[in-house]
Amino acid sequence: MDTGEKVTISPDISRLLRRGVAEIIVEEEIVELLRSGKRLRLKEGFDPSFPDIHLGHMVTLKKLRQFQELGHQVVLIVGDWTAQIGDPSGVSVTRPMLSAEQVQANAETYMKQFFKLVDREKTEVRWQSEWFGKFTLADIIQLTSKFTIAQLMAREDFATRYKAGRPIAITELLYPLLQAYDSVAIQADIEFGGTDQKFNLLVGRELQSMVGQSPQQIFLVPLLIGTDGSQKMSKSLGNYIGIAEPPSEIYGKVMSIPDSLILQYFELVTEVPDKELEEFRQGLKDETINPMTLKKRLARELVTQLYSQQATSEAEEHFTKVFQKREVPEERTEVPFTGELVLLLVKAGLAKSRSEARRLIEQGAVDVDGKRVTDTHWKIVKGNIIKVGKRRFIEST
RNA sequence: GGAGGGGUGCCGGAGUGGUUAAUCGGAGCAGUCUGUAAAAUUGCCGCCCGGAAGGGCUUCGCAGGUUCGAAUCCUGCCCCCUCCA
Repeated sequence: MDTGEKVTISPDISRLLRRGVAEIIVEEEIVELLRSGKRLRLKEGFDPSFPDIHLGHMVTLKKLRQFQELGHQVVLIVGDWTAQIGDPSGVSVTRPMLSAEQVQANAETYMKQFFKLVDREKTEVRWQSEWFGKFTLADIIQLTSKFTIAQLMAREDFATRYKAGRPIAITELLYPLLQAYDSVAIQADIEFGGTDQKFNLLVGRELQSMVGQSPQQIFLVPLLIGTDGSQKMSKSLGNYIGIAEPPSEIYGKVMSIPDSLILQYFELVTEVPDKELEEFRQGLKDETINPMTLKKRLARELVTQLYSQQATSEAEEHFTKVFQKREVPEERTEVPFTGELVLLLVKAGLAKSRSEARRLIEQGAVDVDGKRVTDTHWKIVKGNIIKVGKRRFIEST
């Protein structure tokens, strides 16, 4: 789909190729491509097994957007085949096969979120099944014959597991090859990914030259650390901030990140200029800025990008009210009246069992109308507002 | 084809006849503190009953068995992994 729009050939290289970038292979070639006036095909793939996009993905998506603004074309690949293998992480080897409907539903969810940040008009969506659906054993043999075990074992993750005597499934070895073939199928000029994708993307480069295409350039972005402050952001670790989460949730989660991540987040997922970031850095260093005010700014930047100015002020107001002033929010979940407090907590899903509910009460985690209740036999009345922990509110109706 | 290792609670990983609902670490939840930060510290972390003391039930791949008593011993079955060929 060529819209006939012009491609900008003298972009602001430093913003594009420096900020939020971990590594570019090969940088000179990318610069050359950008200046050639060619509309570049930017490859980005995803597995429809995990449809939710979080801030970690946002780093790449923002990059794609920047390239689109210069007139380039994004090619989004739905990894409906690779999803069945699962990118080898060494943690989980086998994944349940998803039904076609499930894949379809996940892909839709993903795209809905994807196009919050990436321009739909300049995006071409392709499904792996377009080419892998037709693959025969002969094709697979041909593809696999191009690589050796040694080449694949060069991947750090494989090498480590092999040395440790831990299992590596053959399908896992196949994963990079399939991903590489995608690049061939769509004739990618540049493929984007996190630094952990380096190996896979390099295989794509390799395969493309083997079949006579010009090898794709590789654009690696840093991995964003999750809200726990130690591991990369991922859904399975539960340390993520999803871009489809409600504004107040995003705002709150940002406020809970460790101070050490503030600058990194600003750099990778906001547009706040470098110059200002330098001031933040300095301010944090000589303690002339309260980290909390920076986090508030960060939270605002993010919610505004993902929602709106209005949503941002509402989220901030909610935060101030509930967490800083410790007041009861306007909105709370209404739960049918039950009499017993313990039962209500279970019914409302705030405790998995009556035992757990009792424990919460005994530990002083439960307030009724602003007063702490430690009696596990407490009877509530209609209209009571119950608070559990710092942030969960329900109303008995 | 051969040799060996292993399946324990969300994860890792102890435990080889009773004192084990099961050491320990991580994750998680909650309290204090606070900036919903970090650090620190305390409690909880199978289900149910009880105000409490305590009690009951169900757990260590599955199914049987031995025993007063089993995660631990025996038998059969299922599953996983590594190495050699």
